[in-house]
Amino acid sequence: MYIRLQEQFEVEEWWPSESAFEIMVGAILTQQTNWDNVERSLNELRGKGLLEPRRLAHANISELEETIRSCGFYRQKARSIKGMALYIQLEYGGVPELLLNKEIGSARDELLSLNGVGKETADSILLFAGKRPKFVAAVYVSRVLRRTGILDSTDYDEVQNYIESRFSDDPEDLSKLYALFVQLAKTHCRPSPRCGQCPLECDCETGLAQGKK
DNA sequence: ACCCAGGTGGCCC
DNA sequence: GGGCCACATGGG
Repeated sequence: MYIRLQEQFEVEEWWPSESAFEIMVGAILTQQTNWDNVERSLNELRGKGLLEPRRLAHANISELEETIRSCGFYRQKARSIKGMALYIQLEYGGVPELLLNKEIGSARDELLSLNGVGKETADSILLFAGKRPKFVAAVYVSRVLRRTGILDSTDYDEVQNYIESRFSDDPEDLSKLYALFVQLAKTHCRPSPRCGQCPLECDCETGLAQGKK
């Protein structure tokens, strides 16, 4: 499947950025939100010099809310990214790499302890900001696996374990696979409308709807 | 007037 | 521990 997807799509540069911290902030901002909206917020933050832990840690919360308004859920996200900055500042002197380079299990636990950071966000940070071997089991992934009849589960841990236990350990490979899943899902496996021509011969048309109703 | 977007945390039983 | 729900903007 990985090979077929690689043939089907250009493997785009996923999540390019200037710093690990920028990815950490972006990982929170992008929750349930279109990337275009996130990019505006990121640019606003960058313009105010707030994409560094020490600056963000002391940012005014009201100003922060206005700064990231475009990415939605801005009140809770403002608190979350400031809390994350505070944590990095206090525990690691503003050097997120010190957290990201720790033993992966404990690094993940620490990320999960932060408000606004759940499994998917924690794993995105580990993989994309830390270059650590973790697969991000986003909704798109389980949707594609289900539609292709490969695995019928929406349980995060189950989906993640399925991939991690039978795919490469190389973070580069894991990143590419994730990017390909998302590209496929966006192109062919949206809840609606159905494309009817999935390159993986999935069952897009037969009522496996996954959206709300 | 809908539906969707690279989720999370809080509450309920 | 699974099943709802609020959170909120911008684009199609």
